[in-house]
Amino acid sequence: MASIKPSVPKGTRDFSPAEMAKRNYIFDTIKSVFRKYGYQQIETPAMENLSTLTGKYGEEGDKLIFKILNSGDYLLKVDQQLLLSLNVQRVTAGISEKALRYDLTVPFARYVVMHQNEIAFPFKRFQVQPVWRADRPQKGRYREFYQCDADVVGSESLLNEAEFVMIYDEALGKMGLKDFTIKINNRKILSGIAELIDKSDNITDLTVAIDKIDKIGLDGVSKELLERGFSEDDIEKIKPVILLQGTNEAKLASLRATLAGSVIGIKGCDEIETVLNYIAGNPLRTAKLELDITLARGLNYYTGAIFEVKTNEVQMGSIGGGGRYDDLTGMFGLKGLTGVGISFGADRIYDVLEELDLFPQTASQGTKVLICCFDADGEKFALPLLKQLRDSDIPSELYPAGAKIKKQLDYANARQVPFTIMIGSDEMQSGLLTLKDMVSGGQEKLPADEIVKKLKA
RNA sequence: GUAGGCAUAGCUCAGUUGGUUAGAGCACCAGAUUGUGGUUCUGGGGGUCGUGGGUUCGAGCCCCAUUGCUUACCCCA
Repeated sequence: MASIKPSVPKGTRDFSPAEMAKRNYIFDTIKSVFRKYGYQQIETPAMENLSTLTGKYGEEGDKLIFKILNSGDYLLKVDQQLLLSLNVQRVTAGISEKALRYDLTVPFARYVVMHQNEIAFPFKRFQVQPVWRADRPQKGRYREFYQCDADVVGSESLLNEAEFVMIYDEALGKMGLKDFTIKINNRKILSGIAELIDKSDNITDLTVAIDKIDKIGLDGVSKELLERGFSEDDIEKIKPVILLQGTNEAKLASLRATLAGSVIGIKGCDEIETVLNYIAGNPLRTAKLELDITLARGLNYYTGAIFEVKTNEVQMGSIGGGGRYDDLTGMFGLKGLTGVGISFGADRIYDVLEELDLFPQTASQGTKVLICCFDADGEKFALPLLKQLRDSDIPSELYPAGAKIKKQLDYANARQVPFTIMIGSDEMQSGLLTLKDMVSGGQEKLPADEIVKKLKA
């Protein structure tokens, strides 16, 4: 059989032991903070019904969903005319009814609706699982990556928003990030701005354009708005809002003045202020909290708060995001249930921590001692000792007999095992075993009990 | 979807205007060392130069195509 050159699909990666240790450090840190704030973990299947996912992420998003082909002779079940039509969308619906999850929020909404009778609201859940996107990979962008989501459904309180800011602050600070910004905005403010220029029905174009202010500047945004049917007059009206400067309080005051004529706009200001007040009572440790009204994000289901987290220490896209959606479960038939949530992008956080060299030297959580013996007799002699070590919760291994000592010690070094125990004829005769410190190179002869005691310390 | 860059040993990469048998470091295996590694020395295995075509007396190098990877745009974690 011809051998195939081994490879993994574009944008996916293997994780070796050293990487897993670091990844688990990130996951464990985030999970511990989630738990501390009262969130409970759930998991949902890697695949969902395609119909559950389509239409939730906009036109672009739908294209990025990985579809799973039906099983069996699925082509026979499809109308031949349809196949010949070459209409991708309709043919897809005929040959695929499952897809890999694209994010954790939509599956969660489905979960809430399906389990509504067993859930105690407000329901605070967290979820740490991979998601898949058929995107073009590039720096910090993968086709399989983990999201760490925390959401609350069934609570309108803005305390939730404030707690999410605290969770970001605490979790990212715990991982050693020193300089990062939590940007916050409110969809109602954006609605107010649209109202101001009587373009409420075109809020998507407006938000998409002003979201780019950092990248393409005011001129670029103006140009894009003109192309999308906004007038010079409109742009003049909203210009002061887009170009807001100063402290969060100053921005808020200015917004209130500009949006005075918009009920919804003022509501957005009120909400932001409430969140800021909650935070003021519990000052953040590390994060900067910045009201940024250019923050719009693509997701069109946000209705209140919008979050995005960026590190200022390295060049990297956002490492977290989230917001409030008043009616996410509505599309699954459960109306009027509000939700707010955030997400950590674990893979990007990994890249950031790696670049900043912030991973702790997790004192080799691996094997602590390797027993090396010179022959089969030594191996037999070592077995009770191995059991004794493991009964004392000392991670230990016995190198199978037959290999040269050099090879066994090489193995210990490669695995970064800090201690070895040598067992040869001398040791078996005297009962004094040779314990070797692989870092210092020193060794001493001790009875088994002493060794266990010493390694346990 | 749009545009650029790269492809040579398991890994990271050299390879001169196109010229004889394609190199280095790391890793691996063996020996120096019959009971001692992480430093040293010696030797060894490893290659369809991504694939296919073309130009040429001659191609790792030039041209065309193709595949894969990668970076940026769009969008996103």
